[in-house]
Amino acid sequence: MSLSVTVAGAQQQVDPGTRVWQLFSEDPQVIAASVNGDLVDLSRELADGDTVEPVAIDSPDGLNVLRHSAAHVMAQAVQELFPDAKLGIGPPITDGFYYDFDVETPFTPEDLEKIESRMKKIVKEGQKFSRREISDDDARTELADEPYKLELIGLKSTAAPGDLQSAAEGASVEVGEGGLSIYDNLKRDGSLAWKDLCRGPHLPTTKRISAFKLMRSAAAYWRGDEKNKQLQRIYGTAWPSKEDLEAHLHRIEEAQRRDHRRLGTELDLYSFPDEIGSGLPVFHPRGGVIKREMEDYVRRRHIEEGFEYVGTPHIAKEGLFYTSGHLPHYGEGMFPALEIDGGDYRLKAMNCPMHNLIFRSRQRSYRELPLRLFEFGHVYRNEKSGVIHGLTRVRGFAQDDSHSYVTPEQAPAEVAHLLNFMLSLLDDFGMDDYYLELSTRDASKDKFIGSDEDWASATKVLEEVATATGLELVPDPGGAAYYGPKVSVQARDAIGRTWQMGTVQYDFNMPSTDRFNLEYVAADGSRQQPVMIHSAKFGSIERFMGVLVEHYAGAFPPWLAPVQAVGIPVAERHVEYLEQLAVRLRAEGIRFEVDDSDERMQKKIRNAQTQKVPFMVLVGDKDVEANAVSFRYRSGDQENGVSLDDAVAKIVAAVRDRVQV
RNA sequence: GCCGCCUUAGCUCAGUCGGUAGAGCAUCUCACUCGUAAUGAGAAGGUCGUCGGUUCGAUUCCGACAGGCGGCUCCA
Repeated sequence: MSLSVTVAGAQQQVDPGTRVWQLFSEDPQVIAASVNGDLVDLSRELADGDTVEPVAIDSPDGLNVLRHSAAHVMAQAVQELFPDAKLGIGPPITDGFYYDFDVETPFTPEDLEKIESRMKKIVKEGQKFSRREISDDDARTELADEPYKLELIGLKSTAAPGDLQSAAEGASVEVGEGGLSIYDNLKRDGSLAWKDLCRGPHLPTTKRISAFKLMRSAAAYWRGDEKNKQLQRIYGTAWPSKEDLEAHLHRIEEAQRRDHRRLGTELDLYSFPDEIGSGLPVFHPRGGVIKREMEDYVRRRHIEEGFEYVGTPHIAKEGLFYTSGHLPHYGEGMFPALEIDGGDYRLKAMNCPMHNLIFRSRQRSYRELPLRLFEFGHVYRNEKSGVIHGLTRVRGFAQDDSHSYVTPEQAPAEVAHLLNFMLSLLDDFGMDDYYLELSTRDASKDKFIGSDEDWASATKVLEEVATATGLELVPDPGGAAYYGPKVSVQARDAIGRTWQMGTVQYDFNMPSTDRFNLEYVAADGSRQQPVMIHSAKFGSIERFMGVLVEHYAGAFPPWLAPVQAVGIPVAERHVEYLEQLAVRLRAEGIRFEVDDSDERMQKKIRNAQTQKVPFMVLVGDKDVEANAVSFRYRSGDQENGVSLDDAVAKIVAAVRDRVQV
């Protein structure tokens, strides 16, 4: 009697009692398998009719298994060195893993070194990961000393299917929706080294964790809730080979070179003076050029797209923000009141209340709709001190903010218009590494205002339009603004963190009678309430610039580059010739500088290179003689003997066409 | 805001087991005038983040605060 199984698509007969590893014993890359769609250990016994696919260590699933196994080894090392440490959760994450521990004193960098050494020892021992199923009650007995594991077991028995993921980020790797299982780490002699509640699967042995490194420790709230105790989290990275690990560490170093905070100093773009305050950047002349180019371009495009440019102040009487709902619902994000003439004023955190007052300044007709107001609105938000980050998270910033007032019927088309407009702007700036996120209400929380029906219909409009773009759309439950759902663009920075950029938000609340009571006169003479759609295309100028700097690693396309071309004379006698070229280029609006400093030509090239100037225009005797110039590009490529007319035309065209060079 | 780490010249960093500090680059001066990533010489530049405490003496040890970095929570 044999079993019939399908292995990697092919039918196969095996003896009863055959285990998965026997199918793949030829291939050392296989460290787990998918059986009937479930990830399992290689030690799993096959059943008749199983469909088995191998999982290689360098596949996405395989990497997760490797990293999760590394997390186990780390936890074992920690508990061996710190016997009082209680286990939290330890899932795989992008590029690595973490494990949370409840310990009396936080880990020091020296502790991490010790833990890493102990891990190496465990790896070397070749401990076996051994799975066993266990009842809830037995698990409670075995894990009586692990309060956090007990809590997860309790959650699992009460949680509805699917809730576990949201109950605690990463908790699903510990307890699944089926029965519980424990993984024992067994030494060569079969004795128990360590054990953990876990769904698995795991590597066959710890030996396979050949390339890992502990990166840092940090505190993290238990189950991601600020009200809970903070546990100590240790982050690590793990890879199939030493080469992969090296490559990863190298990538991190490369990314750090692109950090916009570092480039901001190196390229003299902006700074964050302590004297002004945390999260309040100043733009230097070169950063100012980029900011102005961004603003000019976006302002022009908004006007082309039917927006009207308006202006509003930075502060307002507090009452305005009670009307809008910001103080009751967003009060923590606003700066404290300023007392003026006995009344309280606030720095605005949003522009919409003021745009609403422009809308309401006179009676509006349906013929005016969609009415689109736009400005660079400077807002101030009292961000918690620990979250400030370069230009990407600041306390004062400009939004390229618009509010479209439309009839409910016009809303879907307007949302589509805004979203497509936003995507076209991203394209103009060369941004391509992003996805969309749909932030919706969490009905169980009271921070959201408005009726269920309104939320449902608004969410539906956004979802349909976002889906139609064909871009990846990630759900973000509970992430909506208090007044309505939003679609946002999420872009990645140099080190992989995502930042919310542009947004489109559907708002049926602010126009309502108990808020701003906005209305327009409809065709039949009746008064109707408009829907307003909030949208910021960049999101904030500051954040967008930060991400842009990292995207280009400071090597901007010519139209954005602070200095578009630099003239480098071979000797001092060539300066005059370059000054003449400067007159022509500046007449064309080109930002051209002649380097007439006392340095040698080689040094000037180096300087222009480190400043990432797109065009280096070199002139020596040969060029003067030929009425020409020589180009050098950031790539190191050169183009010699280009006539003056061609040189001017080339630079002007690159700027005009917004191409990268 | 929470946890840990950090703060020395404009930038990047040495250093002082408690006796008030140094390098490279940048800046300034002089010489050099040179063909595709650093010419040479010299000068100047720091109450060692701020305020307290311990001490004969603190940049060094302790505390508070400010700022930064990495996470967590929160957000454009």
